[in-house]
Amino acid sequence: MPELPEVETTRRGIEPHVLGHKVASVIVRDRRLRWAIPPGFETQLVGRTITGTRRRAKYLLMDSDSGCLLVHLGMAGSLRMVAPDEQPRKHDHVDIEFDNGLVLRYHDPRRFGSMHWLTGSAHPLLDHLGLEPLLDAFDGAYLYQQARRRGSAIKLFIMDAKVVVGVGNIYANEALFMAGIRPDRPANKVSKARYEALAMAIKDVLATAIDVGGTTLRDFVGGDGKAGYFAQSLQVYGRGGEFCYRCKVKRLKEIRQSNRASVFCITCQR
DNA sequence: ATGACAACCTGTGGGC
DNA sequence: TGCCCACAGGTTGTCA
Repeated sequence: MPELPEVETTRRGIEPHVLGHKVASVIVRDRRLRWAIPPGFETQLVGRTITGTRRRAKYLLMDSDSGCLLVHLGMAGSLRMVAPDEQPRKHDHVDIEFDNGLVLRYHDPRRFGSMHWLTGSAHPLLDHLGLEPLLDAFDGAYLYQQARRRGSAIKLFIMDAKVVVGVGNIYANEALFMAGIRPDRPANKVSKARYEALAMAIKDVLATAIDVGGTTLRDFVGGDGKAGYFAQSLQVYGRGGEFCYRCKVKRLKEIRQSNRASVFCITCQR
């Protein structure tokens, strides 16, 4: 489920319930995530007090007085606060109970996600990550410069985490539509001006999705944890074969790039 | 360095 | 109804 907006929404949703609270107990029901949760994990967490939460790319970080919890939701994971008496369901792999009685519950059917306890705040997974798209440093000039020797398709280029983080399949499709660029155009054959438009489109679509997610996921306690950004009206994603909202003449074309669906309008995107 | 692709999993929905 | 297949919001690692 999670792209960057949902991870950010999740972070904002859980922060008020964990900040300043101490971990009372940890239950791991299934250690087999993307990387197996090591045996000492529970012991390391218990007694720690959460001092802050952060997001880097699609990673959620919870800092404590000593060490840091690093969480990734993979393709289908979710994290929400539940009451202590709520019965765990299938794929509820980890519970972290706090001294306020609330439980942070990790759910991940496909187990593509991960959880690591960091002694400091560094981890190899966080090295080599590209720019955060919402920072000012991420702009058209940066993209243009990065694209110089990239002959691959622009969609794959903007989904490359070494270039810019957090642009998943949905938002890559949407941003390219907004910027009027075909997803299969070689990255090094796009002008600087069009990269300016693309950088703005990426910021726009992500920021808008965070806003929408924020309103839908207001209450994490007892909430259902569903993705809020479904409320957002998608222009192309999932609309292959349907009429383009912009020109209203052509039907959207759907192709596959690296085995991921790409949808675009052959008239509006060049 | 770049790029193509398999791999890690389960659930769901469409076609027959 | 049931079965089989394609596909799903991500990322890493391997190999050419």
